[in-house]
Amino acid sequence: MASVRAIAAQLNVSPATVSRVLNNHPDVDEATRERVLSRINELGYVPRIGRRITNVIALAYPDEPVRSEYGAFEPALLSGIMRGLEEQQFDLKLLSIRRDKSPDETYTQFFIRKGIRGVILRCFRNNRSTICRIAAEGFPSLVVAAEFDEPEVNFIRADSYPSSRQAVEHLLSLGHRRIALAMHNVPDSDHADRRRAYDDALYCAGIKLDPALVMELPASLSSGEQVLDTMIGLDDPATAIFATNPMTTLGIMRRAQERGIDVPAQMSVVGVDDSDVRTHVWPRLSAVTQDASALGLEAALWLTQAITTNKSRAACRRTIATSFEVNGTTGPVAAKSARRPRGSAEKHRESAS
Amino acid sequence: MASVRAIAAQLNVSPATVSRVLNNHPDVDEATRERVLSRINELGYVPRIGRRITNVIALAYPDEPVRSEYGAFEPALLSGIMRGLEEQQFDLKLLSIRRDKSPDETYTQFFIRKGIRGVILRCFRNNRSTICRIAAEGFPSLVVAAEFDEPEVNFIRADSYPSSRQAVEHLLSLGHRRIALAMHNVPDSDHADRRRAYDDALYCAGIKLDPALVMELPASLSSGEQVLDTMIGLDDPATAIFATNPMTTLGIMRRAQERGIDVPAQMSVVGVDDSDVRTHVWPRLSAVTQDASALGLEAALWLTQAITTNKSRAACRRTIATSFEVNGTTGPVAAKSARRPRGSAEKHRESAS
DNA sequence: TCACTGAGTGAAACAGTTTCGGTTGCTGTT
DNA sequence: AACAGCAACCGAAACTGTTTCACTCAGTGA
Repeated sequence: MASVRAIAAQLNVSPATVSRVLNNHPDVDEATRERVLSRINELGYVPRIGRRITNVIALAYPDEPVRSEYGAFEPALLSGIMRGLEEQQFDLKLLSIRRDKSPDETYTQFFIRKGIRGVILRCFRNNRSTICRIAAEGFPSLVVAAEFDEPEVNFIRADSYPSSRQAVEHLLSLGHRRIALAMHNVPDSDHADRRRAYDDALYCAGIKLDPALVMELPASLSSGEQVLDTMIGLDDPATAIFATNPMTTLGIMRRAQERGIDVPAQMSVVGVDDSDVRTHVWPRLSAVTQDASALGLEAALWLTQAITTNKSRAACRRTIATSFEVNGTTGPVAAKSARRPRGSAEKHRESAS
Repeated sequence: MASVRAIAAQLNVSPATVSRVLNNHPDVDEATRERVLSRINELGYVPRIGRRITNVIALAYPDEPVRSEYGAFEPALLSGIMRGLEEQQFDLKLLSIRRDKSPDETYTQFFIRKGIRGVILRCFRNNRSTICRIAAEGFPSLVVAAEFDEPEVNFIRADSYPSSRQAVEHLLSLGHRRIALAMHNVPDSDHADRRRAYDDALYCAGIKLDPALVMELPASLSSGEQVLDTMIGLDDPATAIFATNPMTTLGIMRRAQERGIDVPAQMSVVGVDDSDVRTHVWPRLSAVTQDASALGLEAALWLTQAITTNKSRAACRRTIATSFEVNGTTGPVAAKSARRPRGSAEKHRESAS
């Protein structure tokens, strides 16, 4: 309902001035700009092309543009979003807030200027405050793959607690008692879930938590190598490792092969997988898997629904399930650590000759 | 220059009718639609919002939407495109042609309806004809990571011939004479390059090409496994494999570890990598690497340039270089194939105990 | 005092889309 | 045959956002 002309009439300015505010043109008085902006927020302006309202949402990267460090998570997420948008007749834009947003415009202003009606936000290390500000402004938004305590922030994420606990209990059922935990060193709800699952599973099994078995490191291949080296080198070494992110897991596997440590005969490994990385190595990784595509699909559906029905008041705090997949990197704990150090590897060797 | 009203005036119809044609509304006579369309093509209409011309391009997936099967290639490409667009003040939309385009509209019509001024096209298996049609219609477009003979198709790709040849020559210099080639089974310029490099390198080394050493398969993990099994099983087995896509290479590595075949002591492997997969396995893959991000950057720069300067007549047939990176999967050929079948593996085992 | 300059603004022109109503021609009913 | 009804097609007008141009007005320098 709120058009540029309607707002202009209410404030006794011309439509041209309102348009200038919307597009962040420099030559408009600061007081006038403030008046227009606050009125726009009140009335809930939506951008239009001609007489038609635009049906475009954006996937916005608050800090950096599209990242590739997490492997195939981003493509899977995008694919899901596209699938969700298809039925809703919405288009998708890609935005990088830090790069395109001028510092003296509000987030709402920025999004309206880009002609979008809602935004899916990707949450990374240092931009939680940005996300909170966007949510506080009231622009339709939804954070994907992160959790927030602030009630005004909408989010959808995969809850990995049940699967993570299942993973640790799987290791316990195989006889493992020295289970290491390799965590990402950022306070992130996903990783907090996995930590909690680890603690709870050990507690219920009556095993006292050994701080020496828990490491917090960046998500990287070299972190994984460091984890393996450390856990093997303990006086009472770990017999299994639960790594809470894909890169660290791959690092552990790589290092194990480099050092000739047989997985799973000498060391069981459970990872977390966003995509299909678990099937790219041998043995295939036993892993907690989250379906990034489903995450994107649900996000797109909720956001378009919220926009069209104008019920953005109903906060989104959804979680979707992850699953635990048993593959080749977990096995029973060796009866005695030094008894048959190269047993299963010999079998492989023979079958190859 | 060409506005809806201008076109309408030339054809003695109303602006409303032209708009209806542009937006593919059903209730417009077929003859009228044809007349409007042809005139639009002649005059080179560009979509506008209000009085401003839109600065949006799209990354369009002709067939399927964003794919994740090639690992981190897509995110890297997107990241490069975003970087290129940043300086040019263009926005990026993501489109899926097969899903969003109505069958009875032309490609130009579809793109105009989506409000974009140019399109970067991703080329997959069965859509080369689609791409040719788009190019023939004259809409500003650029294909990324593929090659076309048709002079009207603009493309930018990584030329992997020099690096591929370097890779094969590297194997030759290590003493390998039985070098297998595992190819993608689609006629694709990238893979044609690699085939040519293989042929030429062998020819220059005076080695006769053995058809038994060349396999054409889909790009998948299981193809890689099949390749390794076949090449090991030959009467005169291969001592090295050059695999022309990432997935097949990973499959080879996985199978080698599964069968206990030591890489590179018993088998050297050279792969092709779009992203960072080569560093995710142990040993790190010796590989021909192409920089997808640079590809995206250059594509975005060329397309925006072509749009703004209106010099889309200057065809784009650019190639950027790839490089060959020697890592851990290539080594000298064993003096005798059966002499020390597990030598280097034993070393690893000892260092781990 | 006067000319000039620059910030700020609005009227008008111009861009595209939709709504509403009218024309036209075909079809079914009486 | 006549008429009501309906669907296809299309244009005028209304409405959306943006830019251009001209104007005001305050401040400044000669």
